[in-house]
Amino acid sequence: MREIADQLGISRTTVSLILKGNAAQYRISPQTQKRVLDKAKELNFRPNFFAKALNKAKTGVIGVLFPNVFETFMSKVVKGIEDVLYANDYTMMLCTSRFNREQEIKNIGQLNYRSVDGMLMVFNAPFHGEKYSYKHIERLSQGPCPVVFIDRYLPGLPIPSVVQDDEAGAYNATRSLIDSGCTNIAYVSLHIDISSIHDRFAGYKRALAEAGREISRNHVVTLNKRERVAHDLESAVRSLLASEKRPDGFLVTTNGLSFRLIRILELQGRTLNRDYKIAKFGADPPDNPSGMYCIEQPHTEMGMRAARLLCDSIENRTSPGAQQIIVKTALHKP
Amino acid sequence: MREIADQLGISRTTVSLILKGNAAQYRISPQTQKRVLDKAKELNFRPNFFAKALNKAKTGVIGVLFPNVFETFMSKVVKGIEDVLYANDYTMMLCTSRFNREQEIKNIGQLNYRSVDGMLMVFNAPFHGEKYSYKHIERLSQGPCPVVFIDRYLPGLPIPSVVQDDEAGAYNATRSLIDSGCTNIAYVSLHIDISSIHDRFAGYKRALAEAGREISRNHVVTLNKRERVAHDLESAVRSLLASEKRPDGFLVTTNGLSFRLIRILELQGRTLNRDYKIAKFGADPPDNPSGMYCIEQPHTEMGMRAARLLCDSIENRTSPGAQQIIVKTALHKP
DNA sequence: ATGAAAGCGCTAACAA
DNA sequence: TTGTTAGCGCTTTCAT
Repeated sequence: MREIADQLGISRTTVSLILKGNAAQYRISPQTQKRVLDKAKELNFRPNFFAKALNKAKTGVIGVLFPNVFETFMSKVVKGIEDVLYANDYTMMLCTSRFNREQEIKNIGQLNYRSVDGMLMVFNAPFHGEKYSYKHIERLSQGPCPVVFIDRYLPGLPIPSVVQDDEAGAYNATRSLIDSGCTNIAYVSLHIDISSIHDRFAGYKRALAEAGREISRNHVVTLNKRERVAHDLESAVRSLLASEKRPDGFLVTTNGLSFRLIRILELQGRTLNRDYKIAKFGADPPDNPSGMYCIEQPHTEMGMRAARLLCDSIENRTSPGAQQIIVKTALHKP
Repeated sequence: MREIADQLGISRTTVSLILKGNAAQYRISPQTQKRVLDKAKELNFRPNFFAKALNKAKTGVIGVLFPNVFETFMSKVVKGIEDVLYANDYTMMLCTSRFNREQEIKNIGQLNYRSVDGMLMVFNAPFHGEKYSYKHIERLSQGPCPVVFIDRYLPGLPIPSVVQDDEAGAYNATRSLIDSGCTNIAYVSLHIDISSIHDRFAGYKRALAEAGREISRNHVVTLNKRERVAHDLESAVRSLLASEKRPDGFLVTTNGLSFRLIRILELQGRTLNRDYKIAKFGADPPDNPSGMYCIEQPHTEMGMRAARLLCDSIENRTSPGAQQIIVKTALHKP
């Protein structure tokens, strides 16, 4: 910038003004403007991000923090977020906590250090029975930087969130299994202590109750340790199959789990659609085996809504409080 | 920082020195150090990233640019990258180009604007027959910021890369199909003009040639348009099945494609393992149906190697030129 | 319509 | 051992 000014024999202020598009406001002569603009192009001028960020409070960066990015869920949400963020001239800084609380804390620290203008996050949640502290998450509500939660929320914390209607989704799916003739419907889930999972279980129970079915403890499979999921699922399936009321329907709360389940049942000689039906959260229709009910969550829309909410709260400086947006799921029948 | 200095009645320099850990070097009195450190904690001092970046050339941020993050491939690479980067005190800035050249250009611009210390990327490649320019990629070699390519490279461009041994992987897999009794082996791939895909095809052909099999054009399925993959694959499969030499083995170059293929074959009444075998690039063993050969690429290792290469070239200021690291694939038999 | 000058928060050479 | 000073590149207020 100095170079431009010097070479043109004018002051740096003028150059700055023009380059920022404030020329009109200051009624700078069109010739000068053109000279500056041309020179800028000639010298291939790129404004310095840091100098700018040092003066202004804004960085134009939104931090996005997810447990990982390789579940279809996350990646579709990211797509929605990107769409909105890029359209609003924000840049995304994406980090993953790898389901690890310490890493999550570190990442939050980094994002703060980098003075992001806002944060979008799917925070980590503990498995049932783990002792766990949400202090680092709770602190966010006092922080200087607006945050929007996705997929889950912390009851009582004044931070807005975008979630799906888990209870209704699970309810509808379970009902469909019942309507299609399943008599013993099992519930298969990671036993995570988080709003979304609790709500899904509630939907499952409501559907059974409404149909006059009893809810058998033996049909509820809740997996407790991430590392042992594969193994635990296998033994759970064995006892499900050995039980008197062998399930002919499964409500599965996550996509990955449903594939594992099919695989294991296959090894036990039971074939999807012939011997049992599955309804699962998460859908990727073109690649799914036939015979699955999918509770499709509008992932991309969730990302978009969350990003919009965040952008609004940054720009209007409105504090959305604990506002919650609930997006609808859709049931895909096989 | 000023506050600390003022409240303690000492100069800002001293504070800066101490806070940066250069105290010893300047033999600052331990008491002063302690006073400063305590005060810093008391005031909850956080250094300003931008002020720092403005002075020094380094930002501590590495830009990572991928076509997307939802293929298992990408996400595992990301994991490897994160491991190394975090260990070396770098932060990762992850962007996705969504298989879109314009977006890729924008992202590169953003990363440059943000003065990242280095970049890791899986760049976009065109489908066969598309007209495409790599100018924006080629320009990177003159840029100020070191770059390492992953999974693919541009021949002749002096930029280091980390790739897998695609030719050998495809060769071994095809051989295994042959050895296990397949007589007609089809090749199924996205028809992308990129080193890795070319090499896989070469491996397929070498295995067939070596076994004295002829390579029939009818057995080569190359899909040309991303949007039409599902549709095109279906019609291709139909004609494969209608042909005289109905394939009983498939070499598939990508993970996603292999699932689509199985699905389509299933709908045509052909069952994996009973009627045909598949060997595919990409492995996620626990979720795979049985009866697949998987060419497992050491994704995570690739990410790590690439990140290390980059860190080295940043810190040692050695220019690795066009150095290429080739990591070995492993064949998983069903 | 343009310029001078102060300052964003921190670093680093030099002086004391 | 500590302080002075001059920037890093840009924005912004106030003069002119």
